[in-house]
Amino acid sequence: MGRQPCCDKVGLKRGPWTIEEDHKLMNFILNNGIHCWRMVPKLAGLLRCGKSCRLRWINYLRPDLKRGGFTETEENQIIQLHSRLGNRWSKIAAHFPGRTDNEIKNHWNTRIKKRLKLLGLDPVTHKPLEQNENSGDVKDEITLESNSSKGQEERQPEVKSIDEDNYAKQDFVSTDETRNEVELTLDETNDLLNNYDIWCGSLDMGSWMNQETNTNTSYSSTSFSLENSSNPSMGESPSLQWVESVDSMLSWDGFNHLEQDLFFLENSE
DNA sequence: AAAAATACCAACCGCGTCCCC
DNA sequence: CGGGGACGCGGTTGGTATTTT
Repeated sequence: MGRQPCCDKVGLKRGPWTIEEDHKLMNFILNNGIHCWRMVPKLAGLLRCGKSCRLRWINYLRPDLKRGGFTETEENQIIQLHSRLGNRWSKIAAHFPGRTDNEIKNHWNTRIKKRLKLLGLDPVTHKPLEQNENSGDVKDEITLESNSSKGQEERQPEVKSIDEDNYAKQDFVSTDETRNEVELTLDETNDLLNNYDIWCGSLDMGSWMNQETNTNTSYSSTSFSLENSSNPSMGESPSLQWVESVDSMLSWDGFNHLEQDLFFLENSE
């Protein structure tokens, strides 16, 4: 039996999102929360299917998204997690607050995979490739890769075969340096989480925030700025003009002004 | 300077799972 | 319990940006 399409696609818009659409979706969700994705586009006045709206929100508009390239530490963690979890991108993403599964998946496919291959490791099994497959100029290529890296990869990732049991014990914290960083993040997380909980509660957004990233979600203090983010599909990356309520939320340096915003939102209902 | 190749990433598609009736 | 709707996930595609020739 054939599955019904998630929505009636006749007359629905596809392709890159416009600023106006982003604006509508963002404003709607921030003010109403998400109860049913299927209804979101209708209620928000968008000619998109709910699925598309969900994706856009999760991968681009969510206020807690962390922007910018992956750090070496993050890359190493991805490699380790991938060796344990395989292509379960959402599970992997759950370990990276503010990162999306799509983002991690893209990063894996475009960069990490290549690095592993250059290191003579099979990206799927994380085990050494057959001798004849990498008997060429691996060393040279690695050097080349290092030189052409964008400054964040001064040394190659610490890639080693993962002992499942040991890995489980140490989780993804493999070095003191990493541990410190993670602990720092968790501390930040706890502080911000308190504020964010209030916000989620007031907007009835707890359902989506508490899905798979609930225990690991940190809300980076420098994470969200649509004005700084580049959207290739938009080309010129213009500044966004949000309605006041959204403006105030997007211009946070963190969630410092959250309570005022919440107060506003609550009273505007 | 132009064309070609490569890299990157947002968005789509289809399937599996969950949950409600 | 089974059917069907909605959501979430992972694979893939397509467009744009960047680099190389």
